[in-house]
Amino acid sequence: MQRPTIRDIARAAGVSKGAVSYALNGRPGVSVETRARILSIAKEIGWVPSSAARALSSDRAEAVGLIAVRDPELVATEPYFMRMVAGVERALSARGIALLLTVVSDPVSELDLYRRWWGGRRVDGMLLFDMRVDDPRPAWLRESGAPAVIIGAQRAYPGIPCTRVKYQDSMSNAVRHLLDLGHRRLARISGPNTLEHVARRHRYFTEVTRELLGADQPQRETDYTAQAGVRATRALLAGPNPPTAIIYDNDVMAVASVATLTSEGVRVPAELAVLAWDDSPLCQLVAPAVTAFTHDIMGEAAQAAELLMTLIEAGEAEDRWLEPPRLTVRGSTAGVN
Amino acid sequence: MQRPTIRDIARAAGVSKGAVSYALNGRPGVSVETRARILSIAKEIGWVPSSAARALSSDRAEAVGLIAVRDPELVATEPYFMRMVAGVERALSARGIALLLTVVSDPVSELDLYRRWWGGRRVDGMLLFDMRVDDPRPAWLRESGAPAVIIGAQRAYPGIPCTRVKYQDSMSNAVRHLLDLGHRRLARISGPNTLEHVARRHRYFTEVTRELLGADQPQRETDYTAQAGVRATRALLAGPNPPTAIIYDNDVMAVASVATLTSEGVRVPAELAVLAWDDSPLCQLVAPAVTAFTHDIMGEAAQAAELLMTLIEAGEAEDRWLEPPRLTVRGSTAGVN
DNA sequence: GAACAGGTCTTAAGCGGTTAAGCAAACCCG
DNA sequence: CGGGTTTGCTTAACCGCTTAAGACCTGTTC
Repeated sequence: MQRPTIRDIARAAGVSKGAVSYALNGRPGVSVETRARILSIAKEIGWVPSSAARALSSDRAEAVGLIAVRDPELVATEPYFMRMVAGVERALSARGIALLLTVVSDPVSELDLYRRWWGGRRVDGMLLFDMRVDDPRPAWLRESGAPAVIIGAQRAYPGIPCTRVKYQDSMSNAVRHLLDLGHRRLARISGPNTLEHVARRHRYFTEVTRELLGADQPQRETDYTAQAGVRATRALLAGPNPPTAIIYDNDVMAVASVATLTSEGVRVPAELAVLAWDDSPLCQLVAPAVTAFTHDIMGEAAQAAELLMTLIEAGEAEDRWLEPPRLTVRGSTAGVN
Repeated sequence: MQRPTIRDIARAAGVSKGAVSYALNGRPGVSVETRARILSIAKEIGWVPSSAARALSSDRAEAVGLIAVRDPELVATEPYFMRMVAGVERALSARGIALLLTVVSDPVSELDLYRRWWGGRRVDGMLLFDMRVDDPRPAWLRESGAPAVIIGAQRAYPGIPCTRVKYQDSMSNAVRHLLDLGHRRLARISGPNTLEHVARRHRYFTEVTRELLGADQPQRETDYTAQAGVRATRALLAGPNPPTAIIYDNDVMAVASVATLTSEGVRVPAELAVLAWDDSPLCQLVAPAVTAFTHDIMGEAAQAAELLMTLIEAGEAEDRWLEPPRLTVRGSTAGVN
């Protein structure tokens, strides 16, 4: 039989559709024997609930959405995104919730997609990440009433639960680590400052270096790609007062720079120390391996997904604080003797 | 108004639900003026079709499924998968089709998930990749009647359209390239031989090297991870008659090996030439950059997605042949003089 | 023995669309 | 001008499931 329905089960068991529904959903209203009979018939004929019908009658899509606004090529290279997805998956699949995932190139189609997904009842809620400065999404979410959770938020968003991280101490640790190694001219190569977390790190870097070094250290903005990272590195090294240590905003730029520079004869870390914000296996792919901020991306994403499910079910959820990233020291910032 | 329905539109326009449906779907049966009025009202109140209701009444989910059976950590590092997803996305989003994506760890839950997605009418069809030797999926697909397309198939699967690639010539080119450079002791480090394409490459490598070198060259099987690749490399180099050139089955293992070996003083390509099967930005992250087989993964995945949509709409589709991967020569196999 | 309570099942409406069938008015034509 | 066709709409059933309300039976209670 092709795609059996509860109607088929009802007929086979000699009961009504309603009774079948009660039995299959573990609700009271049917006797133990009838329930057992219905369940065994359902299993036998390979019945699977129609998600469309369920969604329609119970107004639950049993799915959540995740949209990435990034260049597909970057998404492919940067391990961060896929690990996040894997973490989300882990939490969702445990409860049989599906994930709608899309990579779009611009924020306009992003919001449009959220609108279609939510309006079309395709999802019960959304996971957001990479919050931007003046992000239009929180306002839309509040207006539409769509449940959403922000992954790794830098600040509170009223009405939108978040998993929150604070980068202040991490940045301070990174700078101190480099100062301890004797570096006095630092620099930072960042992602787009339109991203909230990038903007925050910019501020923290400024504050910490001012406090500890008494002078502003250069920061260069990029689009997070390997090429841009290498270009920015070259520019910094070619300028006056070249830095002896650079903090990169992601693993891709740091690794690419190490690979390029070492092949050109620049000695890392002797001539240039390198530190990356996101840790991943990439960091250990080059020699010397790159010192990086490690955090459990999968675990954090899974937490956010759980928060979202709580929000959807209970109607409310509390912000959850995450451990700040910890510095994993490797060869790229080894002691210079 | 929260999530308006066609009923709201009908009321506002003073017509029946049916008329609204005809108007919104561009079907005949309503006058030009009425249609315009309905459309403008729909736009004004921000109506979005309920995918659940559509799915239920028209038996179309407007979504397709893609399942990866891989260790999440590997999925995160290997660019291949994300590029494939991005390509699929590109084709699907152009037609407003959603993608259900999941990463599972074992083949059993994979098949189970296909069953739930298809039985639950969550998807209109599925995209398969990484076909295994004795894969249970084709049989299930034929039995269930679920439309599916295989991405990058090595052989024909009766009843299941594929995008097909032939690796024979590519393998031959790779080996000839290495022979031209003077190498006489080759080796191959592969992914799991349970994968159909890995098994094929194994055979081709055997055939080609037998023909051109007159002797079997060693092949080591791994799980595709960086660590396993490095381990296999070490084992080969430590053995008797160590190879002077190694063909790796993916970019991750090749890049990791180059990085590790060069940091240990092994000169690439002078002492060991390295060639990777999948090309990606990773290959250019290390020095020397890794020679690799380039193919347009995104484009091919997009083609497969289009094939699937044709299959779903027309009920049939023809296999499509892909360009075989082309060798992009880089530093890791530069001329040894 | 009538009133009541519980347990078990049926009935039927409803979720938001699609679509076949029906129908009234306007149009066409010899 | 009466018949048939076309146009433009309505009606109502249906997709597969959920669920409130009701029906029926058995057993308990006073």
